[in-house]
Amino acid sequence: MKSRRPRGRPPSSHRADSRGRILSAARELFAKQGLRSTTTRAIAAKARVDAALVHYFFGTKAALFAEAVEVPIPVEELRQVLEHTHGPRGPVIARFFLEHVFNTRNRAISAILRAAMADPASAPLLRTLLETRVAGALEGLIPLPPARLRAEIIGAQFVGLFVLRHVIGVEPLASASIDSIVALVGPGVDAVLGSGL
Amino acid sequence: MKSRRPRGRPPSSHRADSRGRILSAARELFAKQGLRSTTTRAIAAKARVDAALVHYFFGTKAALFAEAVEVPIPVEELRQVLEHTHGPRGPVIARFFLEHVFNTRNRAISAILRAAMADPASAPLLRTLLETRVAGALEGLIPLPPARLRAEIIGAQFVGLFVLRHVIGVEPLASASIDSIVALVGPGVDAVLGSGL
DNA sequence: GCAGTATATCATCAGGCGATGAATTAATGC
DNA sequence: GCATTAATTCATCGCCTGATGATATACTGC
Repeated sequence: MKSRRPRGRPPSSHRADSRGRILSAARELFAKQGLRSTTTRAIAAKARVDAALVHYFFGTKAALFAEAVEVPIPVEELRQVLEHTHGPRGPVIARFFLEHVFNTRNRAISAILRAAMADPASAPLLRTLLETRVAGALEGLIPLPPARLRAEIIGAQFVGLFVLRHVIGVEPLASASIDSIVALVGPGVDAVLGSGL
Repeated sequence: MKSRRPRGRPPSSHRADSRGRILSAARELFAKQGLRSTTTRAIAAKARVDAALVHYFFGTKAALFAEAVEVPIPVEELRQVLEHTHGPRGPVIARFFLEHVFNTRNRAISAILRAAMADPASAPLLRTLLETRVAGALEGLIPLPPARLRAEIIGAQFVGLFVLRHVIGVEPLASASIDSIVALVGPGVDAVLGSGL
């Protein structure tokens, strides 16, 4: 059952892209189980690759993790959408974060979150992400002081929603549609924003 | 430097309470690092006890964890306080959860949260806690449907605040006073509650 | 066509892990 | 006072972990 491949470099007709497959497998496992609980051997197995190859390409497990978690946050889109928004901005902000940042498919967020929880050493990664990208993007939209605190409280709302929905799977929240969540949390966001509208 | 203690059972004049010290050390380390990253040897070292004693008292690491995390949520207090409340309930609810449930000293919450994030097997523990205790307590206070969903969104807000404040340490949120957070998040809670007041 | 480099498997190492069993000493019951 | 039980240290086991070095094969440049 072990269908071993021959020893040396395989002929290029195979087009293995082992590096990419390792990275992809690492993203998925880091997102599911966090940094500590994910072994390099498990990553290699999922990528159908020899365990030594992981270290050959990435050196250490920590370096692989660092490369696996890249969080793209399209803050420019949010700014543009909000320019054309009349009326309450809470629902628009909520929909943006639920759809584009804290969604199920965002494995990097999940991986960073899990790693930061289990391993204090990787907490700064998430802290920086939240402070500079998430709260930074929101802060500019808030006229009423304390803007930064308001931004972080709203960010906390989305982090909490992500944890309950995609990490823990609290029902019925996990199965609820984005529309229904936006409808309920939108006014809450507006209230924390504090502005008249 | 290793000041070894003699081999057998120590005279009772010492009153060591090793079992209690192990449990206390386990709570602290589980809360700081989660289940997987905390070793039984580290627990034993913190409790200044031989490593084998951990298994002597608790059998397995999992059993020790189960006994270490007991989350008391005084939901009755909340109900009583709210009976004497006139005006917006959001700030009252916010203060209650920030002070009595999701506070720094609540090591059990931290431990369960960290474990649930890093180890999918222990997620049900947190899910049950949130579904039955937190959301259950809030649901009864919400007249407007969907009550359960509103309750869980509010619960997510507090979980998120706990994560950002006490796990990741996002500033200035982590250093902010409970009063200032209550003032900002209270109206948001009211908005998600949905009632007129 | 040969030297050098890139990609791959395999064997293995040292360290840490949870857990167990034996030995030892103190307290307790009868 | 003797047998049993409780509490403790010590030595160790088997397993898994991240990581390394040796080896083998294929591509690339000159």
